[in-house]
Amino acid sequence: MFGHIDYRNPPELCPVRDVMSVASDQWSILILLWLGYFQVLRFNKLKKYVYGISNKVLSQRLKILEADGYIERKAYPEVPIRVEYNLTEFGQTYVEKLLELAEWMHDNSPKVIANREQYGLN
Amino acid sequence: MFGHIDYRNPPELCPVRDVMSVASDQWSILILLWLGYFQVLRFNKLKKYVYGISNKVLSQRLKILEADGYIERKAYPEVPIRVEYNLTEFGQTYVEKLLELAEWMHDNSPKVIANREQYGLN
DNA sequence: TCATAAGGTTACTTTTTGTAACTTACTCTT
DNA sequence: AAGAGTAAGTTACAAAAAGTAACCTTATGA
Repeated sequence: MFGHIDYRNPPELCPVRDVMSVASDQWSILILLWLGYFQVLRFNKLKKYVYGISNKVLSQRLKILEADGYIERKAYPEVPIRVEYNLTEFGQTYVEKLLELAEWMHDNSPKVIANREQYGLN
Repeated sequence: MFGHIDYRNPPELCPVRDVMSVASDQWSILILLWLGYFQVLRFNKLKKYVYGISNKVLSQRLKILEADGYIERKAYPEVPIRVEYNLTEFGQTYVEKLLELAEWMHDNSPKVIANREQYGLN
């Protein structure tokens, strides 16, 4: 692992860092987690669950996540158009990892918040 | 988990999202992983391993990570000053999670890169 | 004829990052 | 005695990313 992340390589030459910077992006994580929970979601539903994201960033992240192979986009030529997003099989395996992370966050965020407040007192 | 991340709460009212946005930040992850690997690192060594990070962002991230309780900062009043950073016990538990994530990235980044290239062809 | 709907895009503003020079305080070299 | 070097940052300014809100398309139903 650490042999592989050669610290002397500029970031753009380290594929692990490159891939990680997309997959560990705050909005991407939330998008993937909600897709993991619902299986299929349309653009506006996603926007609703990934609370606070803008159209612009949602649309941009969905494109990257599709390009990287985590999700699939299906457009139905109805009117108004219907577009559905879902995880790929590959995306599923990643979401399993993310769920562990999210669970850790869920269990430990009170502690972090407490730390943060105590630190503020100094 | 998903009941807890109430999608109707503005981001600043969801502690899990708040904590996660610090802990899953690209630079923070790299800092924590290298501290996990070396136990103790000084500012300039960290800067060397977390290749590409600027003084400004490194210093800012270290402060947040310290405030959140992941790392500890020890300053020795020598000349020139010596400052050492290390994980707290709490930070260690998080780094274990991060290592799993990093391992997944290491194993799967070739696939993502391949996906990305294929997508470019369409 | 006009409002509505889904899934975006666009122009513009604000926030976050990156860059590179500067600071501090003491020691070592010349 | 003047000047250089050192670690750990800080600061001012420029560039990139994100947020905001209005707009687009195409057809259907009122």
